[in-house]
Amino acid sequence: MRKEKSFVEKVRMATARIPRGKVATYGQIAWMAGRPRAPRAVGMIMSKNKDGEKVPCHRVVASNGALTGYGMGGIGIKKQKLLAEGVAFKGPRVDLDKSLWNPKRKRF
DNA sequence: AAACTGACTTCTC
DNA sequence: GGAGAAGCCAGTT
Repeated sequence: MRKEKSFVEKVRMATARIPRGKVATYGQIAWMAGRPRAPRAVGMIMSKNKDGEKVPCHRVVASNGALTGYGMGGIGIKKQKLLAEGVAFKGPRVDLDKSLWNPKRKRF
């Protein structure tokens, strides 16, 4: 029986799995981490960001496709990064209809 | 240990 | 579709 990893670690793994050119919502990350009702906790983890550049936290957006947070320069930088990776945008928000990541795994 | 905070989500007007 | 309020979770202090 494997010892369950911390919520933070699961979130980091889930985020690291997001393929380039796609984005995932905080809700999805929380869902994969085993806490479907904890999108806030996910956001908080990102804000503390112990992952640094190891995890593509810029690929995580709000459920409505809006870019939230991002401390290294603001959502503007985040948007530029996503655009550079080929993420489709619909105005100021991400076009989830095209660039939302479809997680193949159900959970960790 | 308790209380507060925050990069969210969902409901209602 | 936009704005406001309530609910929820884990981390930090």
